Amino acid sequence: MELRHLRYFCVVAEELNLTRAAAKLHMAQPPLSRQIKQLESEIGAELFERSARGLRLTPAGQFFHEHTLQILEKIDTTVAAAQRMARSKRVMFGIGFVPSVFYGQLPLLVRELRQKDNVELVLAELTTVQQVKALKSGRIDMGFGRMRIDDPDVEQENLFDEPLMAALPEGHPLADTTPTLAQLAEYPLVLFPAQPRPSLADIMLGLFRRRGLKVTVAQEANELQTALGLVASDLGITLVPEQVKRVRRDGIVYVYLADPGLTSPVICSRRKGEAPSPIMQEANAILEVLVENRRSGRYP
Amino acid sequence: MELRHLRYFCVVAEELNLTRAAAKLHMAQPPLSRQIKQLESEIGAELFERSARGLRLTPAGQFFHEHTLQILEKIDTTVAAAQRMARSKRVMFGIGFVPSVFYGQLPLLVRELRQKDNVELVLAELTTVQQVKALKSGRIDMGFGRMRIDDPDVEQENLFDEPLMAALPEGHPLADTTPTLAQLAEYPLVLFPAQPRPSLADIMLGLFRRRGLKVTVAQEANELQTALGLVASDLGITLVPEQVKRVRRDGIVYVYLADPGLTSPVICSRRKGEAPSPIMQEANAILEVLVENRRSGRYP
DNA sequence: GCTCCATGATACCTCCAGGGTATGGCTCGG
DNA sequence: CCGAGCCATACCCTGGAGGTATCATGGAGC
Repeated sequence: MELRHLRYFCVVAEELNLTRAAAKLHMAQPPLSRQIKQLESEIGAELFERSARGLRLTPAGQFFHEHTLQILEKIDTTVAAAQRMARSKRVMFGIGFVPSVFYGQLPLLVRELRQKDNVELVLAELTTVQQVKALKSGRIDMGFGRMRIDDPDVEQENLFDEPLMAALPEGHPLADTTPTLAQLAEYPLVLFPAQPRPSLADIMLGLFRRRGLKVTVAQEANELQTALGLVASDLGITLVPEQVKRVRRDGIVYVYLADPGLTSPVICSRRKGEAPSPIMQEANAILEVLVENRRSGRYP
Repeated sequence: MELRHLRYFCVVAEELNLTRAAAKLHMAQPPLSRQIKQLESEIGAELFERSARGLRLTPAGQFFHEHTLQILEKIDTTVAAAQRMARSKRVMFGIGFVPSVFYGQLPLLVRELRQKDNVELVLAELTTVQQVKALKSGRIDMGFGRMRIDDPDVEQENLFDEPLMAALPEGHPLADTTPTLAQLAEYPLVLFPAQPRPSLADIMLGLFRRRGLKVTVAQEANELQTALGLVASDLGITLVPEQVKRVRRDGIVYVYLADPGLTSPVICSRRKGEAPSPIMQEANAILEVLVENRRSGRYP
């Protein structure tokens, strides 16, 4: 498959007429017809329903059209941004993050950095393990995760420890209490993220295990939203970092835990032994303020 | 430019060595070299710095690499999803929305619909005007906006009226009050979205004008986040729909207005005279519950 | 029910561009 | 100073993208 196919497909999907589409593309109708067929056979799905009176998009074709537009759009903006960067000596700054830190201060850091007009920000959702690799390859310059990983080329800084909270379905017996882990262990658990491991899920399991508590895992989920959905549906309870409580969802209540020291750290990773670039220095300065605010409780 | 270029570029950017990259791509080195040069000349930017000892990514190249990965990834997932749809007779349901409704119940609707396994959801941020066009072309099936637009093929339903609030910088004289529009008119205004018009900005201006109040527009912004940033920086104040107060930002306070009837509607658009598909029926049912919840105040 | 026309599909040809081979030129390490 | 690696250039070859001519089909109009 080539971009040609996508470009042709978009025009045909708009015109729903091969002859007209071909004219618009400044080419003859037969080769266009062939390219479309080729696209369909490569994808392995019918995108159009043919009739003697023109074409109609199948549901798959409709879907493909929508996303093809987005893809072509993204290519255009990417090329344009790369050109800008080459001309203006702007520089890229890549940030990797695990989803669970994106409910806290990270958006503030991103927002601040975006304001700088000499930096092109790139965000990538990556697991902590992937972050290490991405740091080394230069794909990102800073990573935010929740796990410590030993690597000689990467240094990790513990920004702060965030309390864990329990997410319970509304009306749960423990909903208005400050339960202990032991109390929570009585109820089935929704574990997340189940994929890819190791992850916060293992930290959660470790907390129970270290206290000699046996838990029953009712359900696994890959995304926070799914996990919360399962909790709201009363399939189980789960533990989440405090920042997640910003995600208000009908049918969910968050409660603090009685056990002291039940925390999940937020860890910033950088390449070791590298002189900080100007942008890195700016990022560090912003980060310092955010962490300070957080410690002094200015952000809930 | 063709996908081939992007695929090659990605491998080269990872290997940083044309010979090895060529081997990985099962091709000879010279044609690869040529394709990369061709890509660079088409983009009009150097992506690599050549040396006798291999290649290095320029900042633009780094940026391009990151986004190229995303593009290729998106193409893969799009193709896979289209295949799934063709096999399983899933159906597409497209939703268009203006940014300001995305802070309210819309995410709940999206979340519910995503759970259905016979529907492939497509979201598109579109202005109300674009939504009408997208509805007609079948790109989306339902649109959420804040403006009434007369079109014979589209029917609009007023879901509810949402109070407007003022967003003020922290410490503003009116911060702890319930001000009137007349009081607010004394201060410079941050207008948004400035592009594309017509938009909420015109509704805001209309509210002042209809009361015979003259406002000074200190600054225009295109995005909510920018607007709030400007407000936080004390460049002016602005009006926002109530749902926006979910966006907590340091340095911003939201206050209700004293004037009654200062509201911004949330309007749902659909194609007129079309028998609702099963998915549309499900969406309508969910919507009804959400609107009911909203009216009875169960969602803040 | 027949014809006509619009539209997509098929057959076959042409030619350009993508890929191959051979080789040159540069830089760094020993 | 020489050899090893690496990328660039020159030149050739072939597959496939695009063109032309034509066929097949089914709905509109009489």
